[in-house]
Amino acid sequence: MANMKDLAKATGLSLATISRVFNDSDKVTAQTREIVLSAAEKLSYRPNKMAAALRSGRSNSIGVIVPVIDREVFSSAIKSMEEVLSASGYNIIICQSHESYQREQEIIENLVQLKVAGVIISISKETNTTDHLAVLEKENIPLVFFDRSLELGKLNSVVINNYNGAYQATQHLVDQGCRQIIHLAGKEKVPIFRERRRGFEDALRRNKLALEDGDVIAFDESQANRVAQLTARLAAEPRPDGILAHGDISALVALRVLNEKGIRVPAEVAIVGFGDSLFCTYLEPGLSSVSQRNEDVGRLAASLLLEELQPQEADRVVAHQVLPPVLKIRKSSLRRPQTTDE
Amino acid sequence: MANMKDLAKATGLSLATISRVFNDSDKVTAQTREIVLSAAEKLSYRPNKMAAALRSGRSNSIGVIVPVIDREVFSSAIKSMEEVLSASGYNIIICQSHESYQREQEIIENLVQLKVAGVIISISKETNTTDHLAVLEKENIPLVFFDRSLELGKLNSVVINNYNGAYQATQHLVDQGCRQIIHLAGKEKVPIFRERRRGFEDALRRNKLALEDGDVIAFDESQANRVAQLTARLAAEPRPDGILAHGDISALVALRVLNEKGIRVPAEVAIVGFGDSLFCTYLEPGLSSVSQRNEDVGRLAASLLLEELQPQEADRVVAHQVLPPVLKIRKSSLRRPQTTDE
DNA sequence: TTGTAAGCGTTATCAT
DNA sequence: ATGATAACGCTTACAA
Repeated sequence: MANMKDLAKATGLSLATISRVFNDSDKVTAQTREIVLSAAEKLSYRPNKMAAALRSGRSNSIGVIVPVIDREVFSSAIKSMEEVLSASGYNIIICQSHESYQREQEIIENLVQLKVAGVIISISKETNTTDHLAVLEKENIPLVFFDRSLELGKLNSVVINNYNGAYQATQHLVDQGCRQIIHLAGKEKVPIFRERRRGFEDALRRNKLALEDGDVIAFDESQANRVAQLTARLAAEPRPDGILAHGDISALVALRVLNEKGIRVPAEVAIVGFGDSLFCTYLEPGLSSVSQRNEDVGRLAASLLLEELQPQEADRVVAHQVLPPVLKIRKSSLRRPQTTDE
Repeated sequence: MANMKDLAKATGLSLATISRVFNDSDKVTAQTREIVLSAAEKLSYRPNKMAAALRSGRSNSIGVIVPVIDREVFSSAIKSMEEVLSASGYNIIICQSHESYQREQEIIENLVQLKVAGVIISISKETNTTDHLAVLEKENIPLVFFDRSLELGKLNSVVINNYNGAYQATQHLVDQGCRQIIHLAGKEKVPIFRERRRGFEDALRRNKLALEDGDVIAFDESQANRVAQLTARLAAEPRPDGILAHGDISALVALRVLNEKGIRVPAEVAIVGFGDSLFCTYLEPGLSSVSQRNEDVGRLAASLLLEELQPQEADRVVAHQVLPPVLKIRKSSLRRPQTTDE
């Protein structure tokens, strides 16, 4: 395949001029430009970006690390990242950590060797240190966290306010007349699930509502156990009239249980999920849910990285973006006329 | 950052030897190996894969092109591709065509310039020619289609048998006692949706069941229109007792309509979706669905590409894999005791 | 505006 | 088993 040398030979011009045509195209006569371009056409020349990257020291690849790609929160965020980054000439390399710290470490090592221009990461559930990320700083590769982050000041990140999301949803249930609200919690180990639980509990407290043992149903790896716990709590007094689930699937499971028991939604029990999954709107009743704004988060994370990639004129301030989630109200939690809605 | 030259200087060995340690490690003494490795450790040396790729002419990147990443069919397939390919030392570059032929063309041009080792693609709905793919062949970059393919013999591809999937599902409905089955069709323009419709119609024919006008509800961009059509058909004689949807979301919409009309599922109307989305299992009743085996497809496509990447000993035969889908039977279509299940 | 030439960090071909 | 050296295709001072 033709290269710049071939073009130089074919046009009688020098290598440098050829290069300039494809880069600083202003420093070249319109005429010679034409000559070079037509020769390029004829020889079906294509620039070799690998060579360019090696020589110039900057590649146009950006590494994106997620636990796994086939979850809506990640694939939606990646979708908008790809849109933003490809518009700026970058391409993204996708890697899955499978929730393993060690794998995450290997991936980062690999991305460094590939000389990526930057990295965007949602850390694994196992990850609670930045040791494996140090190499990025040493190599001057900018880094942005999204979705899940670490509680450290000097990191760029884009996350949603999980506390606030759960708080909003709980307040909404209270506003709808619920007085006995229970929470289907997520894994205690995962910070964002702890935040959601805190938001739930604080909202109850602020509304002077009681929170008894058993009102927070702890996460249990066994689905059967969770269903049993929920079933038991639904039968106990005081009867729950509202449910905040830590995720939409969790809410779906609850809906199934309610359906089986013949408990009407939202009349007897109102329910709100978390994540605003695609299917929420297609259910009957439609499932109210807290939107994590996945696409917004992805777009913002990508934009933040693009800024870091700019030749730094001044010393940049670390951005710690915390987006407020948006509660999407649907039938599953709607008992009274409501003005707010999507 | 340290490079091989630095290691050479530090150890007193030659560049060539250093390189050998990291590649043909057998042609080197265990002793010198040790020396080099410890020096590498001390200087925190990391091979520059870009340079290696440039020199050797082969990169370890593989381009994956999908219409959009945030749909389960694509994200699940990509998930397993990433697993297979990263295990063989490849990394994947994700690109979204947004269902545009032109964008697809630009992406391919870009991937060629990046010197990817291979490409895996699910073509856009607009794409009905391989013109834009010709360059890959010219550059000797192997290509594998998945999910959606073109009807050409000389292409590697992994797809599921959509005809068979719809046929199976329809037969299942018949076996469950349904005699008036209707089909919620997908866009006429999309080949896989036409196939599903064909499978549906053939199954009815083979079972000597009538197919009247209005039994296939055509796809309509407007959701409201589709709901109206379905509602009308549900009210008309002869009353439908079975529904095959072209997709799970479509089935979910139908479930909602049935629910609103107070029509019991599966007692009065049995229903089967297509895609086996994550949420199918959490619904009440659980939604029966034809699994597209996304992960299998992804895994196979990746394996096929890996084979193409092998130094071709003999002339390879083009593989045109067509996987039979798997019907996942759940409550939504179960009226009789059944032996088969997951 | 154009040309000359060095060099990015490897791999690969010769020798030794 | 190890070393010297050219080459991959491009960018970029510097010179003209």
